[in-house]
Amino acid sequence: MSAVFVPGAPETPETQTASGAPAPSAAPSRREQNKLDTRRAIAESALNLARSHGIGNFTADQVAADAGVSRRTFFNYFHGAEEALTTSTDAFLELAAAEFMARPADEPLFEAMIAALAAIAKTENLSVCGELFRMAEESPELMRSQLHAWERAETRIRQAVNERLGGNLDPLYLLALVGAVLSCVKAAMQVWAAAVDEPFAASASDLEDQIVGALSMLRDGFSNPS
Amino acid sequence: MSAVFVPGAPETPETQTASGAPAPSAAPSRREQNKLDTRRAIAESALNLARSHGIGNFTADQVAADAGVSRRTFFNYFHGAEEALTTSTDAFLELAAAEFMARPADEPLFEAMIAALAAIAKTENLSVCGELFRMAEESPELMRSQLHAWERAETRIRQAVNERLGGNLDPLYLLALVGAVLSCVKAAMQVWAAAVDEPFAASASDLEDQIVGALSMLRDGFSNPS
DNA sequence: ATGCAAATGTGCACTTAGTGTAAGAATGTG
DNA sequence: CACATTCTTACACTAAGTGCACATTTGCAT
Repeated sequence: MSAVFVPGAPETPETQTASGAPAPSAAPSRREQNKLDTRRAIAESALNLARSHGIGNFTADQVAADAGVSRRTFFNYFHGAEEALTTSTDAFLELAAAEFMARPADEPLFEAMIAALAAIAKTENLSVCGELFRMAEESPELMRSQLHAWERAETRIRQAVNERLGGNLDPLYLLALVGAVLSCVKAAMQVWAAAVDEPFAASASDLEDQIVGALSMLRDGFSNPS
Repeated sequence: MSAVFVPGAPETPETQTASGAPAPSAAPSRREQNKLDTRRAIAESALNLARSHGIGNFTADQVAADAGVSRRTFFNYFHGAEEALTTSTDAFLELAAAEFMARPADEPLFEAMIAALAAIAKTENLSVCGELFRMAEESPELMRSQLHAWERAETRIRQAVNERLGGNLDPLYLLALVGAVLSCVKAAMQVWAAAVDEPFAASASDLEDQIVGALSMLRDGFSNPS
């Protein structure tokens, strides 16, 4: 249960593959596949250890050993133990950005955002994201990693929105808008994650409701505390 | 120039003084004063080293040495090198929360927030905050610390808003509102910090304009890309 | 298949981070 | 001045993270 979802390869620790990656897309060659497998194995081991030993009560060595990989290899994939726990969150947010960029270009901005962000509530590994969200409350390190993941997603989405709206928007508008929208999504996830402890699918639609609700508040300028 | 601003003592690394601090307020006894001095000295040394050696190109040992303090003492005050750089940001955000809580209780929420957040644009060490804001773009570690500082401030402000509005608000509304507002302030700071490189006071009013601008957008539900 | 080039995994050594502990220096109090 | 408390320091230790050289695996052309 609760397999870890591993995105493309969001951030190899800036060593290696800096120059000639053959064709990252549509080329799951043996090498690429092995890398993804290793990455997933490490991420899963990290999550398992976080569950069993408690967040912050395990070492990078343990994760590496559990994943059947050398300590050095672990650090070739992740900067630290907490970062290995953000792969699910990264995939989640990556999907949000992708969904948004896939919306028709003539759709009103807010419609597109609501549609895209509501869609991600149907992600598989959602329960894992919620679990990590809750874990972060108790671990400053994990909290930092999560916040950073959201920040990176914000940058990506900001670029997408900017391209969508012609290219030369007021920077303040762009920053404030995307930041506010993601804050609403974050708030929705927090409310949803706090109310759920069983990892069943029935609660997935709840998250969508929360997201739509929060974005509606934003659209109304928070005029009604309801 | 650009003295580092040190707040009360936001987070001693959870050792010591867990039980009986005599009277933290209005009692700058010799001990309290010495602690604040040490804290300030360390923070200033960290900032100086960040400026001279570049962000991330200095060690905790260097900071301790520069501050005339043992390595162990450094870690008694801060968890790491980056955290020593967040004291200014912490003070800045702390002031924001304080200003907000000082607003009259019958003032409309948005008015109070705009007034409070605009007021902090007049802070002394503002230029330092902008400097750190820019530094964070190049240093993932500093970025994490900054984000975490904002997150802590968000929690504090959320509590203040909750108390102000009766106590039993819709959690989603509370989370989304405060998150969105702070995102706007962050956006304003980013725009302001990016446009300023000289640490002169003339740009302070610019920040206030940016903040008011962003919060106005928020109040209008971002209906106008202007 | 064979051989070669590139990419990946691993062991080793090293610097730095961060923490527990006990002893010493400074401060508040009577 | 004596005493309790709090802060600082030195020491030792575990773990984080990284550079480097070498072994292994994979891709590809012959």
